[in-house]
Amino acid sequence: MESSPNKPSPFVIHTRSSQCAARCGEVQTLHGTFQTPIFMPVGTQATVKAVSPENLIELGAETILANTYHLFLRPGHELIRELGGLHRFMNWDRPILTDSGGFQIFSLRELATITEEGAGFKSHLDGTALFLSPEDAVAVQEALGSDIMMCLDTCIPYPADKDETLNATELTARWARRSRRAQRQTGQLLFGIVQGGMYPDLRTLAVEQLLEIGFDGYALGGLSVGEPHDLMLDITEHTVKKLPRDYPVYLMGVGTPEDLVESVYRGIDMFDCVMPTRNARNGMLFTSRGRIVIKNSQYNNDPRPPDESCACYTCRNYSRAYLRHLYMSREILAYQLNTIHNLYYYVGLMRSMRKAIVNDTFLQFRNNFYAMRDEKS
RNA sequence: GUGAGCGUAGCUCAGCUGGUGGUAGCACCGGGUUGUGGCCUCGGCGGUCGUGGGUUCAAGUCCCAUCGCUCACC
Repeated sequence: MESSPNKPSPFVIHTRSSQCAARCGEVQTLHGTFQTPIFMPVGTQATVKAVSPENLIELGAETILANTYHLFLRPGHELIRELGGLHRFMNWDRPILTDSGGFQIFSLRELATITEEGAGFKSHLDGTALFLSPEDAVAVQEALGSDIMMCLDTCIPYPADKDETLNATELTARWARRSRRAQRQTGQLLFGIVQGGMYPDLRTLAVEQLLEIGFDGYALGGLSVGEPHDLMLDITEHTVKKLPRDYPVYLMGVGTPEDLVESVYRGIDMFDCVMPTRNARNGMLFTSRGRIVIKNSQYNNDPRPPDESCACYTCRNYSRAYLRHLYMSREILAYQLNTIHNLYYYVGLMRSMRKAIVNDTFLQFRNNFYAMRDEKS
């Protein structure tokens, strides 16, 4: 595929794997660069739940997410602008990517109404009627001052018939064009979102429509919405092949450690997912040998750290027995220590993958990744 | 001491005039969780109905005794 028109790519690729579609590079933003492939912790409400910015820096996070819809509702983007922007507000001076609120149209769909103009919501907080157009979403993200803005999109549920998928995909494209037009010259990047559901030809169509507009990067939306796992990987692979090679490609909302490995293998550069943080708060820890559920009684008196080969703050200092005790006691520290560990694992997994790409040993890395798993995990 | 009320799962309790112990909540034990509501969800374990008698074809339910707890009054 040819390059996208209009704007130079913020993406510099250092190394391409000779073994697969994986590549290693960096994305330039207003708040510095980040290395890819990258995992971005989710911090919906201007905080990565349970951890501080200092924790995030120590565990190696380079970029985090925040959410347009949630911050628009509370505390309000104008307030954040007045207080110096999102970075200053939350004391984070590295890159921030803001999701547009498109996913909330999907996840809060019983409260949302989609029209050509945009999305009407009834606030999940107090029921207040509010409206978010593609132009509004850009304006809010400009007020927040995020480094990477996402276009408002419409995420398609699974299963969905082809007509419904086509309609949503084309609406997303029209919204994408309006988003690009609404953008002011702030230096913030704007990514388009490829929809198209589980139909390869519609994914291709979505890519073509976005490339006509031209964005700073391209995201794959509407995946991991209940479809079979293999289908997710197939659609990812198909879509990546249609996208220009010199722009960053972001797989939204994915996924498990296995998903990350398989998606990097297929050429994905950026990820976000609530899984490491949410599951941390629900007592599940990711380790190099698979996942453990720290609330299980078998860890009652287990003196080992969650992952004996992990160098995170949690594993360096605390036993499974203690973490189980904290979790069972509903202590706040449980959420913090579990989240630190899981994010360290995810960030470390990405670091390992970058290293493997640079050394051109990604296939060996991938084989070893699976070989280390315990049976059940 | 007198009067009243209450004893059912680890805890809090449903159980109507006797007819197989509750899909109850919490706790506990497992599973799930993919652009986040610290949530939610799906399974599972769990009871000689305080104890001893009696009435009855049949008692958690009715009667007597007894033990324990609570409240009120002395």
